[in-house]
Amino acid sequence: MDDFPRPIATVDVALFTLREGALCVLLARRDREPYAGQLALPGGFVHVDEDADTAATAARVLAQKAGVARPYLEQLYTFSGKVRDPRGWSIAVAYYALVPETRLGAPAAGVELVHVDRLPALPFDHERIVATALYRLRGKSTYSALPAYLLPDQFTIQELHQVYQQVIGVRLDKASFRRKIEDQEIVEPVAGERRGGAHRPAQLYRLRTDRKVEFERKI
Amino acid sequence: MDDFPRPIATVDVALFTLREGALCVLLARRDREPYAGQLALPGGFVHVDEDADTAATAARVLAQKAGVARPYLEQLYTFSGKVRDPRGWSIAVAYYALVPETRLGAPAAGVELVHVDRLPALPFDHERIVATALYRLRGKSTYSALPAYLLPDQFTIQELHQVYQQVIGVRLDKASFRRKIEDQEIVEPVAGERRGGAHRPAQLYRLRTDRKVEFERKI
DNA sequence: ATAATAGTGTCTCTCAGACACTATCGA
DNA sequence: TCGATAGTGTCTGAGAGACACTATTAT
Repeated sequence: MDDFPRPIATVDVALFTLREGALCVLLARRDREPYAGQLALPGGFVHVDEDADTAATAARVLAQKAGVARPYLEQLYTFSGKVRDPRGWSIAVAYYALVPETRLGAPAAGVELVHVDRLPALPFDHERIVATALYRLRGKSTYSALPAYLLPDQFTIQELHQVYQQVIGVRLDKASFRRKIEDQEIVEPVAGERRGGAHRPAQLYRLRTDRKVEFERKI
Repeated sequence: MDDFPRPIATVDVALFTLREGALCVLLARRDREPYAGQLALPGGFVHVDEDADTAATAARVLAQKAGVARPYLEQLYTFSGKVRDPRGWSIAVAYYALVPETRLGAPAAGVELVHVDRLPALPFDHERIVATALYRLRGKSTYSALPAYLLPDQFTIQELHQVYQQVIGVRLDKASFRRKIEDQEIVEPVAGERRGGAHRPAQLYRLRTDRKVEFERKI
């Protein structure tokens, strides 16, 4: 059997959530070298005896370092090379995760939610990872139901509308948005309405999990 | 420094080209265990002393095993886990590559181009890698200039039209296609025409490398 | 002239944006 | 009744598909 020196194998996760309507990323203070004490993306070594694959590593890291269970989790990109980690040639399989703030448990010690426009300097190539994740999230949000994973199970169309606008960063027409969401059949109404003031109550919806996340597209 | 047992780190590449107008993937007969003698995607271990990152590994593998220099190369997905490789827990960073057949050198021994609809059984999870690569290629072809990388530097609009249809698998209207390609400004005319029979000659074009590969999209 | 492919003009249909309209609530 | 937000109807403009049209070549 071939035996080449093996690179370090790690997994890093950019977890996004909405706090007060603003898109935030979760950072954790590192508890060991290198960069001990600095804020960074939660990450860790692949544990070959414990993790079935790198997605399992990502889920384990999120559960251990951020107390987050079963978020929307998707592989982002794999960053690699000789210089990105001072410990040596490394492969970092990056994931991004989406979760409603209500599903974030009590904030663990050393864990912070930081507005994506106010990121501090980050170690390794974590700034590049966050930038790549934001680019992917914003891109996919224009043709998928991804932003819905930033909301609780039940939400109104207007809340979904707000989230899309917040994530993509552009204003979207209310009526067009509703039509789009409805005829892509990505949500379905549930019993109940949201009453919130002196006005007509809003129908509650949830994601249809039996549907694909992506919208139809054509050339 | 932490020291966890490190997984195996490899790179696999699905290289596509057009042969007689049909989309083909390059397979190479494995020269060592496991699966020695079987056709598989070209791949290899990351050489930490030699490769700057996994993209360099992919380029090296393509050059060594398939004699292909400087193809369009893009990271596809990272496959990992305990069971995908009999040698143990592994991380395979998969890339896909596009190249015109004219840039494939003389076919090396043990290298074959196989029509994507007539794939043999492949070792590891290489069938899944090819399927993922095809899915990505077909998806991105609906909103990008990717298929142009399957053609030589200079091509006619009709040739490009054929390639898009071949890759996506649907008929596209000639006039609409021309309009789309022209107003996205992804190609530019070059001096010269293709004369090929008793009919009007066709203007030659090339990819505009100063432009993004992806088309504009909207929600 | 003819047949073949290159390339254009134009109609229609779909769909997103704009925006005014109606609906329904609490006070 | 009023003001607020929920939700709808309708116009318009952009763009893709359909398809007939013109352009240019070799024979």
